[in-house]
Amino acid sequence: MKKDLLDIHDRLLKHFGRQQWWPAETEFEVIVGAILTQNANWKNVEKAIANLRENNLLEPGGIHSVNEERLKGLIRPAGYYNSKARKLREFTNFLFENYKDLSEFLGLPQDELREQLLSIWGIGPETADSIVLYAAGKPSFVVDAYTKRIFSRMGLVEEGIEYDKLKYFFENNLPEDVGLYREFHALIVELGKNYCKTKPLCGECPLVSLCSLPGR
DNA sequence: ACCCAGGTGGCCC
DNA sequence: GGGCCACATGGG
Repeated sequence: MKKDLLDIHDRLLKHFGRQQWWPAETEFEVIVGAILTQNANWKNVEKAIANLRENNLLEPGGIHSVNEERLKGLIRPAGYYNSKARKLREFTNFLFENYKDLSEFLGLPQDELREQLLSIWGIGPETADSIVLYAAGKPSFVVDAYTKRIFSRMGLVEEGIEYDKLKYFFENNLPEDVGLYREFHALIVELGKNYCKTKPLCGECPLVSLCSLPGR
């Protein structure tokens, strides 16, 4: 199985090339992006992040002190702006109530960091793992809707598998490597966007020969 | 006019 | 524990 997952990773890498995720300049920008991209198109998130950058708000203190209505207006293109404004604020509130700064927080041991993140309102397992992997640089595999769809369609895991189970399926069958986890997740998203959609485009998919989609 | 996008929390049974 | 639902914008 270890070989199977690495083989899948290698095929995707060959087909799509290096993705170099996460697309952000700072750790805090990763966190903001991870929250804003919840069930949203990344293009829209980029607009919201550009708005925050132009207003010098891409730092914890900025989000913490900016007027709420102004924040909502700036992140509006990312959708769900009412709840996402609250989520951003819940994060910075938590940060400043419990830690000196972002580096101290991200420096926590991996399991403790993940647990702390999950205790914050608005941060679920995928957002937490994205932050642990791409902001803190610790080996926590990120699972998203594409991952679930692709690997259940391939017949490697049961349909409707729980988040943590799928996460540990990857972590137990891959070498523990931050670079590998980062690239693999990004490649899975790329595959999902291009081929493994609700209506699959199997003919062109780089994984067709491995897939057990019904009718194939 | 639909359908979808790098989820999460709330509420019900 | 599982099954719905609201949340909202912009692009195909």
